[in-house]
Amino acid sequence: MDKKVAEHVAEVLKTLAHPARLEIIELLETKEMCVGDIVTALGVKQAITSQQLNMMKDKGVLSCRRNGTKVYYRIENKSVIRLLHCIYDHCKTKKP
Amino acid sequence: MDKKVAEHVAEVLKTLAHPARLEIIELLETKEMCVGDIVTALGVKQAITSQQLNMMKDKGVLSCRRNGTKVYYRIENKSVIRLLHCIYDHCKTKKP
DNA sequence: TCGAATTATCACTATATAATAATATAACAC
DNA sequence: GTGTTATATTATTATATAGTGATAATTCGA
Repeated sequence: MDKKVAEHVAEVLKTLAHPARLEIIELLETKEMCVGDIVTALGVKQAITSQQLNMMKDKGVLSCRRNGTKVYYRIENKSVIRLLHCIYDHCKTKKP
Repeated sequence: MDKKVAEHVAEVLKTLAHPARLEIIELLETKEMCVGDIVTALGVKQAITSQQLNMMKDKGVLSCRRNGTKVYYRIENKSVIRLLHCIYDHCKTKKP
C-alpha cells in the first residue's frame, strides 16, 4: 500500500468514524429521509445533523434532492453499506 | 444500532483512520517487526512511529514483546486484518 | 559502571474536528 | 409581498489529534 492509497483509505475511515454519521448511514440504508426526520430519529441537534450530512455529501457518501422545503438525503456510494457490515462483523467477533 | 455500539464502532474506525497506522498494520500482517525496522519501512520519524504503536497497543490492536534493546510489535486483534481487507475492497470498488 | 543502541516519553505548537447558539437562506402557501 | 416551515451557514469556543525536538529510560556488552 503506497502513501497515496493509505491517505485515501484513512480519509474514508475518518468520514465514517463518528457515532452520528454511522447512525445516519444506517438510517438511510434502505430509504431516503429528510433532514427533520433524521434529526428526530437521532436525537441530535439540527445544526450538527446538517453539518454531518453536508460533510458526507462532500465526501461522496451521500447525495440529496430538495422537495419543497424539505431536503431528502440518500446513500450515494452504496458500497459503504457493505463496508459498514464488515465493520459491524468485526466489532462482534473482536473479543475471541 | 444504539448509541453505545455506534460510539464503539467509531472508536475502532478512528484507531485505523491514519495513513501511518494503516501502513503499520499492513507491515505486521504476516510477521512481527521491531520499532526500528518499522521506522525504516515507513520513512516516518521514530517518535511518531512509537506514539502510533503505543496508541494501537492501548486500543488492543497491537501487542509487543521486548527482546534485548528491541521491542517487537505484532497484531493482537487479528480480525482487523479481515476488516482492512474489506476496506481495501471498498476503496477499489467505490467508483462504479 | 560506562557507553552504545533502541525505544519511550515529555513539553510544546499546530492543526483538525466537534459542538453551540444565533442567524441566514430557500421554498411555499396565503 | 408576508409568514411559516425546513434546512444551511456562520462565528465562536472547546476539545482532540498530529507533529516536533529534545530528553529519558531500558537493555546489554565491553
